[in-house]
Amino acid sequence: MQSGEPSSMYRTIQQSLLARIQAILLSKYEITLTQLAVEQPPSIALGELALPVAFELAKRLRKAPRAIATELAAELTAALPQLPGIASVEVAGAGYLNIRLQRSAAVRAIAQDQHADIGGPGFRLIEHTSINPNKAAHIGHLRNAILGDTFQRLLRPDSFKRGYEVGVQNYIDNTGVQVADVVVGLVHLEGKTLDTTRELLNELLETNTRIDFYCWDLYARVSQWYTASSDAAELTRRKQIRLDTLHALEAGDNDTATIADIISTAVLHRHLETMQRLSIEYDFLPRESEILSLHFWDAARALMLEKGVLYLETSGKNQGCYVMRRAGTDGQQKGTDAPDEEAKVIVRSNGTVTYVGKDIAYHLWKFGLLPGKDFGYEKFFEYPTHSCWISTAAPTGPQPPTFGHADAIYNVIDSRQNDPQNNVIAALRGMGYTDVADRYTHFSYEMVALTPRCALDLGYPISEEDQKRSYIEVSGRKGFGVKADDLLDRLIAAAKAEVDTRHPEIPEPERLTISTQIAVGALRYFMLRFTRNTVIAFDFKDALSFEGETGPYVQYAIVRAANIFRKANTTAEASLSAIATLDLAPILDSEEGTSLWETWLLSSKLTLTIEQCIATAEPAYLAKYAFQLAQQFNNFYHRHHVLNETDPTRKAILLSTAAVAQREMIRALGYLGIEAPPVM
RNA sequence: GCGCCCGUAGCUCAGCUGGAUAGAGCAUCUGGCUUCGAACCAGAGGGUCGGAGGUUCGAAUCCUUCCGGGCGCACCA
Repeated sequence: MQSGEPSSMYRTIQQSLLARIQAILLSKYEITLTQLAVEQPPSIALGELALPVAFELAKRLRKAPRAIATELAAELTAALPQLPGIASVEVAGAGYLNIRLQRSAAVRAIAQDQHADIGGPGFRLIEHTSINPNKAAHIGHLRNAILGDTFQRLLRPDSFKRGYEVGVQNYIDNTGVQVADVVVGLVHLEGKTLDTTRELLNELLETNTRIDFYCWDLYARVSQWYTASSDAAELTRRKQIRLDTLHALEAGDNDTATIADIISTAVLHRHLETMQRLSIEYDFLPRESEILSLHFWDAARALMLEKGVLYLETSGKNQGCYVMRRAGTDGQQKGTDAPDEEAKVIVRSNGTVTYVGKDIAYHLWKFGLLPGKDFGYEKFFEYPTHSCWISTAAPTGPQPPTFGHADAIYNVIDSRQNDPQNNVIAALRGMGYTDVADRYTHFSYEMVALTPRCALDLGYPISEEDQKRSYIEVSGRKGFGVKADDLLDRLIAAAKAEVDTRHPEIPEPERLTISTQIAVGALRYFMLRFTRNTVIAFDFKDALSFEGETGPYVQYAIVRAANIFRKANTTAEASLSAIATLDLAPILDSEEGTSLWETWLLSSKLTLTIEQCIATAEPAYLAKYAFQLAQQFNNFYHRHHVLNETDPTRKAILLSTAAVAQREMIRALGYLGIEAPPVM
């Protein structure tokens, strides 16, 4: 491990072991197994690796598993000199082969931070957040953004791993019905013109009122207004206003569109600020207005027609539309002329494009497959370390960034959009871009809903029927939900109350910083602890908790470790290098050493966990890992009093154990987007 | 009707490509701060893994079916 690729000791050992077993199987039984399962024994006392291979062979060899395991164990034991890192092999249970590692050698390697690398070639484009810029971000949007941002951190190059080249974009639908609705509210409910809308923005700015909060209420009012009349003619008139407004936005170059633009841009600014509170940043904001004005669809349509994916329907219910075969259907039956009634309409009979059509064009651009089309780019928002760009219709100046050349994409979009997403993928596949379709990941997740109790606490009227449900879907249209900024404010206030009583000696600004770190830690962890396809039934009691399986639990463990180094007048780094020349075996191989070794072993599994998260697009595994490591550390903390230890070798080992756990907890939290406060 | 997802302890959730006595957190009860800070730790109680078949040496995990719940199936975005 001194030369060449840095590699994980765990994985290296595993590979040489499996190769050896394959050789034994071949020479002894003339058997080749394509896959060898490797597990972990239920307790570390039984070893670090468990092989159920004897069970697999039992039937083929017509022998008891335990007998086979015994033979294999004998062969492996004889080969031990050629198996570096492995201390012993033994048979356990009904026929498991349990492997013990050489603890001191492994600990030394881990202390030196030898670990597997993660990364590879290719540009990966992640899209997340994508909130309609017509209202405040709510907890559902938070789940999306936190999932996407965490995944982006797992992929991106950093000091720990080579990583992948990554771009993060946030798609802005600034010309859709939702934005049109708030424009209707401003113009038809509030009587605003372009000029008085500008005045309103200034007024909100001066009174420190969040524009997205203002729109939240207005949007709910408009949505009601559309249906709140007993006069049928009036309702029709209101629907027509809505349609006309939408068309004005799509056409552009008119006062209505300008109102929409300044409002949606102001709300977008607010969204970026809200997300920045949670350490979430973007590289690029592609907007639908540019997809329209730069005519991405025209190029996409030509391509789709050429590839035969898009065709004019000449009969049936979709007559006069350009349609596409829907994902998961066979299309029209062979030998019949019957039209495919299941087909997805891409171009309406009036010549306008549907949402899926625009999305296909957009995704062809993402993969660099839309000939002659690209956005213009200009800087929109500045982060401490980089700029966030936004799309423009005008050509870009010198040195424009390029985003539309992805080798793989991840779309963080909730599971309700499964069908549309599959249609886009089907279009790509139908056009012959099968390799591209395979690298299109719909990073699907379930929604965040409210528990009935939470909804009642917030003062929403809840029907008897809804109160019996386990959760109630949030609705921007009804103004029903928990705003992201409100939740964060409440979390910070709760954390601040704790920090204030625990650390009155710390200056106020610093206390606020720490409280914010704790609040963000609690919130991000809360959104990440559930696996993606679990509906989160949101409740303030759970979300505001700082105890148990939470972000602050992990942060607290890190603070405890830091206190040890401070009082011992040393550092984590020094503690880790201090054990290099010590004889660790007597302590590590003892019974007492087992619990220490367990901490080291778990600490060494960060890369394994990250790889698993990337492969399955599931950040929840890392959240679980961080918690388990913190639990392990807290257990260690109580069993071993580091500062009181009088034996110097033993003390050095204890210090380094705290150090390795702290190192990996900080890293794990970092990937979750959670900072480690100095004290708390 | 079709498609996707879910059903595991009182509650909220894990359980990786099938594997050793099914695990956490919260809640409840019992202990533990003159010791590196108790936002912590130790212990206890609590589960026919929705039901029924099947595959397998072995199933919470794979297959079939049924029951119960959620979300999608527009010339809306």
